[in-house]
Amino acid sequence: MIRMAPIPHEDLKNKLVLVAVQIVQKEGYAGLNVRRAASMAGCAIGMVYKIFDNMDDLAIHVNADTLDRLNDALARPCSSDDPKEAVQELADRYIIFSRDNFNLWSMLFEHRMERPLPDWFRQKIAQNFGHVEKAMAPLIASGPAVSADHAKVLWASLHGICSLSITGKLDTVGAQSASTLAVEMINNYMAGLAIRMAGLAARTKREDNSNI
Amino acid sequence: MIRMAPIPHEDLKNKLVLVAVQIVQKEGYAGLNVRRAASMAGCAIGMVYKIFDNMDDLAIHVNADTLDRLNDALARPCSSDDPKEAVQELADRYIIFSRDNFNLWSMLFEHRMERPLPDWFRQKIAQNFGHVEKAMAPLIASGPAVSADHAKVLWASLHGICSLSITGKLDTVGAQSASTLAVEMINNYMAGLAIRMAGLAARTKREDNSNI
DNA sequence: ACCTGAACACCGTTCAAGT
DNA sequence: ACCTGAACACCGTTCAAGT
Repeated sequence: MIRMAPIPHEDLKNKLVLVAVQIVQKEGYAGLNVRRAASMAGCAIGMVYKIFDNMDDLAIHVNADTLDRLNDALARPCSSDDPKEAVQELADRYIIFSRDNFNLWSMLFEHRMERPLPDWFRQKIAQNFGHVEKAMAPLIASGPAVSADHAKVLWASLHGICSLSITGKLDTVGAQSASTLAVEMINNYMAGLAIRMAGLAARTKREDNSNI
Repeated sequence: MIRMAPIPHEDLKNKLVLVAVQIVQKEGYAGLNVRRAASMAGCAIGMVYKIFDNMDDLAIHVNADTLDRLNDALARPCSSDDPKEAVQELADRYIIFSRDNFNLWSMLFEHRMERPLPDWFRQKIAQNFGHVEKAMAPLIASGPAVSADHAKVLWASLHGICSLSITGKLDTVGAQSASTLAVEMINNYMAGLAIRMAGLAARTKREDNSNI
């Protein structure tokens, strides 16, 4: 008796997000509209507006689902403890995810979100960044705050490479050029970071007047 | 006599692109529609479809105009010949441009382009990358082909940082965090690149068994 | 021949009318 | 009280009707 049957609204909400995800997966964000989602979920149009503020709200929930599934892909333990290799592995998973879920992944960035992103959504983003931070932590002597910044730089850079590459806005052809460019980015970034961390450790070696 | 008066269609085309740019600049891509553009340009709706294939075609021309103006900003000579400083300066200009032209810059990426981008548009993208390639050329011993790859990596990374930062998808607050993160990215990338180029120059120094 | 804009087939959103 | 879906105000695009 204690527990009531699940609130029907909650069920319908899940169903609506599910069908919306299916629509976007198959036809992209442009294929998503209220009439179709409602009909596929077996409810009236007005019902969608009882459950979500508007289409934008539904879109955010689709994006949240995508972030959850991306997070699942990144959460699996890496095969190496070495920061560079671990980051490389996470980057590979990200690229594979973006390729296998192109329409859903694109929607994360196509969709201009209304004024500030809800907190629960920002937390999902942070959760994804967390995996990169964790992988980099051993490399960073200065503590997790600095590690978070490097994770942001790396992850944002990876996103940029993936985004321009996959939408054909780099001159690159072929499908795995994103991967090649990402390897180059991570190699150089991590190498440069290691050098600069080492330089920081040996505090006042000399004034750096070389041009590197 | 030799030269005819400009074809009226060409004038109207320019006018339509101009008003479309103004609309996007003020209200974003979502504010752009045929009825408004036609009325602001003083022509009938049908005329827009005589000149452009469809809204997408008009949108591409707005994006082309944005790329031209970005190119103007990057074309100014850099104050330093040093590759790292020159790239840094170009990155600053890019970030400033994206901030000053937020709606137009966003549209470059919001707008999902139809099947493959027209060649004349791809060339405008390449033109922008060209400035970064040129700035990096002195650093790269292996010739312009390799330099182009590094330019792509750097520029795509910069775009990613800018994009996520400006849309609030990094946790960063404040307006100049994009700049801070970009400086970090470029510093580490260029440092790592310099090391690896040096290692390449001294060909077979020793097998690299350190973990950098 | 060329331009016009009413008309069509959509879309997001609302809210009177049903139950 | 709760759900429905016709109705409203848009949108991109077309094409018969005007000039």
